[in-house]
Order: sequence, then C-alpha cells, then structure tokens
Amino acid sequence: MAGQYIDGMEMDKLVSLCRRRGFLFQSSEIYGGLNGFWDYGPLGVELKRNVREAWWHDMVTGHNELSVAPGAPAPYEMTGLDCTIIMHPQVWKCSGHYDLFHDYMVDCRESKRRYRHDQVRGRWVTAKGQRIFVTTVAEVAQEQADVEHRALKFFHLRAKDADQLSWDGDFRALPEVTDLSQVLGPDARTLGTLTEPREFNLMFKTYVGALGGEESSAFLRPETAQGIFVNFRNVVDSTRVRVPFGIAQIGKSFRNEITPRNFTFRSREFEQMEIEFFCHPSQSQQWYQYWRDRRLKWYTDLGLAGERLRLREHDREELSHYSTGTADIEYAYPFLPPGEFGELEGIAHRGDFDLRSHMEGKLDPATCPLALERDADGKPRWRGSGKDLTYRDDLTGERFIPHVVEPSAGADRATLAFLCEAYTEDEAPDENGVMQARTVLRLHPRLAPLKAAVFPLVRKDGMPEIAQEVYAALKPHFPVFYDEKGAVGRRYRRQDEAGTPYCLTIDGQTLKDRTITIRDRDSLNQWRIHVDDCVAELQQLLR
RNA sequence: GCGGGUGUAGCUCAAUGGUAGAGCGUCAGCCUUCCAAGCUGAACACGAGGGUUCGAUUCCCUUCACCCGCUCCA
Repeated sequence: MAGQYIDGMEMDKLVSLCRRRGFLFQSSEIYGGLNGFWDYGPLGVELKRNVREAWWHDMVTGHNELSVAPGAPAPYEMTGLDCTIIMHPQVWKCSGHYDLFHDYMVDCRESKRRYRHDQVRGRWVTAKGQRIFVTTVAEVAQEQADVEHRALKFFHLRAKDADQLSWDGDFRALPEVTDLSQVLGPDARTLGTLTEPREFNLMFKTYVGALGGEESSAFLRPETAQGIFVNFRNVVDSTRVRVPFGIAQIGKSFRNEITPRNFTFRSREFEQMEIEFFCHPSQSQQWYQYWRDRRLKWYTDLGLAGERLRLREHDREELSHYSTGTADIEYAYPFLPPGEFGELEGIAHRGDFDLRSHMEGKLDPATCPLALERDADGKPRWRGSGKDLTYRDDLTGERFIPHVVEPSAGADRATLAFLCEAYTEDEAPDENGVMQARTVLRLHPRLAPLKAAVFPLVRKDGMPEIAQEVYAALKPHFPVFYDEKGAVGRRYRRQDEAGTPYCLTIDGQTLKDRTITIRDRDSLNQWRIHVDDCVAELQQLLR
C-alpha cells in the first residue's frame, strides 16, 4: 500500500483536515467549546452513519440465520433493540455501575497523585511521641512492608530500629480516619497532604419529572448493554428467537470521564454498537471465540488491515473470575506513543453475571461461585427485579440462564480509527508531470461519505449539461457531488481529501460518443464508460 | 480536579501599549480540454469576561478550550 502511516506529530494534520473539511467540530465551539464533546459535520455524519450502517447490516440485517456462518459453532439468530438512555435507577445498582462509578477520590498535594478514597489503606503508628496514620496502596501482601519502610523513613529511623515503631491496631481503610492532618499519603513524605475526599460520579445524573430531589434522580446510561439485559425477557417472549441468538443495539452512552483526551477517543458522550449474545453455557467458549474472530475480521474487511490493528487476549489476572475470556480489538492510534494501542472494541465472556444480577440482585464479582453482595446486616446490597430471566429450551426441556458473549464496539472510536488509517500523504503528478504532495483519505468505499463526484472537464461546450445529466442519474442511488468550478486537477484533489473513491469527468470525447472517464482515487487510473452505464458501473465498484 | 505549556482570519505563521499583515484555502469573474500553485477582485481574526490605562491583541486577574503528565478502558 502506498503512502505512510501517520505518527503522533501528524495527528494534528488529521485533526485539522477533519475540521477544515467538515468531519468533526468541537461541540459548542462558538461558546469556547465543551471538553469531551464533539460534533460531526456534513462529511463526518455520513462517515459515521456508514460505519453504523455497515455494522448493523453485517451483524444484524444481513445475517443469515438459516446457514452456519464461517467459524460459527451453529446457526444463530440476530435481532435488534433500541432502548432508552434513561432507565430505572435500579438497573445501574444491579449492574454494578452505581458502585463502581460512584467513588470518592482524594488528591495528594505533594505527589500530585489521585487515589480512590476507599482503596487507600493504612495503620496508626507511634514513634518519638508522635502518632501518625501511614497509608499505602500496595497489595495486601506487601502493605505491611511498605508501611513500615515509609514509617521508618518519616521518623528518620534505621531498619534496625523498627522496634521503636509502636503499631496501633490493624490495617484500616482511609474513610475510617477523620483527621487527615495526621495522615501520611501513599506517595508523600510530609503529613496532611491529602485533600478531603471528593465525590466522583462517572455517571451523568439527572432528574425525572419537574421536581428535583434525590427521590427523582436517575442516570444517563454509561453503556447500552444493560438495556439489552433488562429486555431479554421481552425479546424472547415477543419474537420466537431461540438460543443461541444475539440482540444488537446502537446508541449514545455517557460517562463523566475525569480526563477526556485524544480527540474523540475519550468523549463524555459517545456512541456504542453492542451485541449481547445469549447461548448455552456449555457452548459459550466456542461462541466467545467465534465473536472474537468475527469482530476482528469486520475491521480488517473495512480497511483496518495493517499492523496498527491487533487482537489482544486479556491475561488471566485481568479477567473477572466469572469470565472465561475477554479480548480487546485495539488500534495504534497515531496520538498514542509508538507501540501503544487504544481500545476499539471489547469482546467479553460475561457468563450469567448480568442476567442473574437483574434477577436476584447485584452479585459480588469477588465471590466464587457468584453470590449476592450483602450489606453489613446481611441484606442484599441491591435488590434485583425478582423476575424470572431463565430460558427454557423447548426442544430439550432444559431450563437455564444463558451465558453471554458481549462484543462491545465504540462507533466513534471506529470512525476515528478508519479516519486515521485512511489518512495518507502521497504524490501525484501535476500538469507538467512534476510530482506534488497529495493528501488523500483512502476510506473503504462502503465508508466514504461521498461515493463519486461528477465534473465537466471545462465549463463550456455543453459539458456541464451532460455532467448534470449524469449527476441526476446517480443522485437517487448514491451520495454524489457535482463541481464545475476551477481547474479539474484541483477538483480531483478536493475529492481525494474527502475520501471520495471515484470521479466521473465529462470531456470533449463525451460530446462525440457519450463516454465519460472514471478515475480511481487510490491508483489515479482512468478508464472510459458509457454515460448510460455509470450507475451500474458504480454499483459494481462499490459492492 | 492538580501541575507544566499554548491560544492572532478556515489553515500556517507575522507584527504592535495607539488604524493587525502575509501565504494557502474560500467566494465572484476571466482563463482553462484531465490531476491543487495563471490573472482580477472580495469576504474573513486578536478564545471569553473583568481590571490597570487617555487608549489593551500586547500588562494583570478570572474563565474556557487545546497539548503533555496523574486517573479512565467503548
């Protein structure tokens, strides 16, 4: 493939092109912008729509449930769903997002580090007449060693003087300590450098109904997946689908990221393309592998074929114990340091965690086998729906809770990756045959915002009239663009920058035999086709 | 949110305590018979708010956004 991958230095060029050509704008720009929010412009909206539609077609509507897909263990069905962004607050309590996304954080004024309030642990220790609380974020096995080392250092004692340290009580979590002035932060050398704990809610909170107040509080969804789980029963009861089957959904999700960064990569409002695939527990591993490979192939088929795309299986330590596998599809975005990859999509084996949590109440991910998470009084921390979310196989009579494989893709991240991959600078000859720099988006034709452009070679001799005729013939079938202004070379270059794969030009010969030239964006090759064949020719090329 | 850097036309960059310039791009017209830089003309900027000053794009404060670190993983 001609052209060079862009590196971090050249990410700016892509961002600039996106803005200049109307792919992406900063949200609310005229008011100074809003951190973590992005708007898609005229070209961007088409590109992202094409990404979504390619996904929906390839995963849902184009799927043939009567035959066995390559690599699949069995035939399966696919269906779609579109649920609300705001759901019952209990959904997020049972899903675990409420607890996980609702943290208190403390900052250290000295080390400039930030910690989860509840993850900082420490011990009271007295030496030289002073009593301090020494904290650590080390693993439990190392925490005593770490705390002792740092206590010695604080009191200016040698290791052999460890017996001068008088420990008071066992390890306890930082939230149990009220006086932060006597706390030695995990990376601090002086006392009292930790700030008061501050609430971090990674979910956007809102209020349902005209009256505010905690009673009416709700959240914007941080993922679309839960809407699928809570509708599992509805889909099964209303569609005659049988396990194995998948429910797909595309929609906006919201996370109050601490630090939105890297163009649209980490946005606070973003779009997901998720599938929850329900299968028999005994087959879940095979389905996991199928989806992992199927999803990787989807990206490569659409042009992310280089070394910048990879599939990374999570290590055993990264997995929840109820999961038998998780893989990330990652892309080496140019804004990342060389060798680093950013996540495009996660394919997770989630077992029966989600359906059971919505049935029985929030499960404790730390338990094995999974058990209800309980509060200090032994009551369920968050009550489930109590509804039966088991599935009965009518053929075998077996009743079970399906296991779930979850391919969860980021629509904006995919769009960004396709843009990064497509951005190319190469050379093309000018009118004197001298090579000139050219910027071209080598987008896959399925993704290109415009499929073709139509030009009269010059604006006279009846060429515009024929060009408009061609344009009119194409327009009902494809997004196409008409341009008759200025030099034709300039018009070609403009289309190259927008990623338009084909340009049709009406020239002098057209007037004689009604043939026009068609020019390929990537190879710059041209060939002639008859005016009456241009729709068919493009349909052929764009397939 | 904390620390460091940045903020001038759409883009890239100048200059200045007193009316802000250029190139590219855009638009209009001319010229153009296949790959951006020919001619003529036009539009467009000091991120926002406040302060100091006779006067601020320039000095000060605040804020917003962007880039680099700490956190997050679609």
